[in-house]
Amino acid sequence: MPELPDLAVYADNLMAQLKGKTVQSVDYHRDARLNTSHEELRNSLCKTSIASVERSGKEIAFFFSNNATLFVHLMLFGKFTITPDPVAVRFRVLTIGFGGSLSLVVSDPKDLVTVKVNPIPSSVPDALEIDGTYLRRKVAERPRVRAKAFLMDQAIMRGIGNAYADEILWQARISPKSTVGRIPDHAIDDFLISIRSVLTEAIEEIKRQSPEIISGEVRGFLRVHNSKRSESPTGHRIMKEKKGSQVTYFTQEQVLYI
Amino acid sequence: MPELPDLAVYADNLMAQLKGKTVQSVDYHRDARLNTSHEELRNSLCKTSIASVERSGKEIAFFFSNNATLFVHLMLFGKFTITPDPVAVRFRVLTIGFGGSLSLVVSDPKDLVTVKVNPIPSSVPDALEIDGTYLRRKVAERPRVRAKAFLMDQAIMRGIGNAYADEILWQARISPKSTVGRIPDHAIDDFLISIRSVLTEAIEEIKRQSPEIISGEVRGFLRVHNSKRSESPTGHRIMKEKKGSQVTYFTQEQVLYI
DNA sequence: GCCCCAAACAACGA
DNA sequence: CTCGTTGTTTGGGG
Repeated sequence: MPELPDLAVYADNLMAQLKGKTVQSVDYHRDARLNTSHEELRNSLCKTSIASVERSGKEIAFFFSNNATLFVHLMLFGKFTITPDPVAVRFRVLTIGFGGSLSLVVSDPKDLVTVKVNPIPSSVPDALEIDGTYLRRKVAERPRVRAKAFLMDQAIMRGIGNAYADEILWQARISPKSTVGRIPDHAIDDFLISIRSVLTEAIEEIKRQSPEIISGEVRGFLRVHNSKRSESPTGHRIMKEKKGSQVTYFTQEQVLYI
Repeated sequence: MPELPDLAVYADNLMAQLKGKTVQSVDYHRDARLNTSHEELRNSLCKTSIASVERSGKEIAFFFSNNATLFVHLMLFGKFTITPDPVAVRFRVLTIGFGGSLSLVVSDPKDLVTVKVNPIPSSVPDALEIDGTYLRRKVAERPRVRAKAFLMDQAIMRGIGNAYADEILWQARISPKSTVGRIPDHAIDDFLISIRSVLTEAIEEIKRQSPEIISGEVRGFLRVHNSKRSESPTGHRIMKEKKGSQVTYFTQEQVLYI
């Protein structure tokens, strides 16, 4: 499942391929997980064109020239495909046909993808938008939450999933089991810097390795959340812990604040 | 900390000593853990007399002739003292002076005692009031709760604490870790019978051993929740498990329903 | 091991 | 581990 950096690159690439294209057809292939009716979806996008594509949290947001918006959350297994032959795509959820016999298909073998037309914008900031004041306020509000759960809580900041939570916490040298309220002030600064640097550098790396990507993940460069690696870049053994189906990778370098 | 049987005997003995006595003074010695103001407390009990004293769950309920009620929960370390010299009692929380220079003092070194004036009566039945229909309904509502947690849940039935939960479960031959929804129907009957018999027999035993008791506990006769014993009355080794600060005593005789 | 509450944890469905 | 929800357990503070 793609996370924030992958999705950021998807957005850029979807925009590069689709900007200015006019919607000719809209087909929603199932009944559920759409915040409105099929008709409303179709009417909202009728004959308009794509103005821009952005990432917002873990969603891809399509902005249309008629001011309609379409937010797609890929969940665990969703995929984007741009193809002249949409019918060939298995597990279609949504097909948008454009002029020039090109279609954007959203597909998902597990049908977990969510699609929202003109949703109310979230009031929760994106992980790349937060500042130190906000971070400290949230830490003060939820002082007893573990650092990893804090990063992954989409009601605190949007976009960070399991893999990048581990990467950020390693970069900040904070143990995932730390209680956020116990992280000293100077380490909160590192925490914020790590959130930004890990995510923005990952975006650059994914662009470098996969300039056209609109589906799939690039994960080989991850420093600790990486089953291929046994040591962090600084030579510490990577430990792995499983809780339910969530795997956490971390090292002893990361300080446990309790 | 006293449990239901101790508290039942306290109530009888407090009533025996205080019934008919007229309140001359009311002093509340701290600010918190009272459901009303100091004034309201004082006004409610002004010049009235004690009509009866009862146990309700883990609280001692004083009923006054003006229809006022006063509920005291001793929590972990609370104590009642009847004395001509209340000032000599350490850690006083509440002092009620009666005619004849006699005072009832509620004290607590940890200040956890709660005091309620004219509280809304609880809708949860006392442990000695439930019947088979109620027990089966609650089991059906919360089938996955562990047997010990079920007995101790004051929202299911009121009055049972750590020690008597162990005693009842041993008497019923049900493991404390059983999931209540898995207890077969015939064993639910034993369960109910054990709740009643363990508690009522304990009340009789405490009365026998300590006819005047209004504070402290009588625990020597407990069959398994008893650090002095290594074997149950039927000769099975008593096992001890600690979870947080809660100690559970049980034996292999107790069937684990899962 | 008193109560309350927040948070953690588990399971499940979509 | 994606989100949401429900139910239960755990841990800290009073």
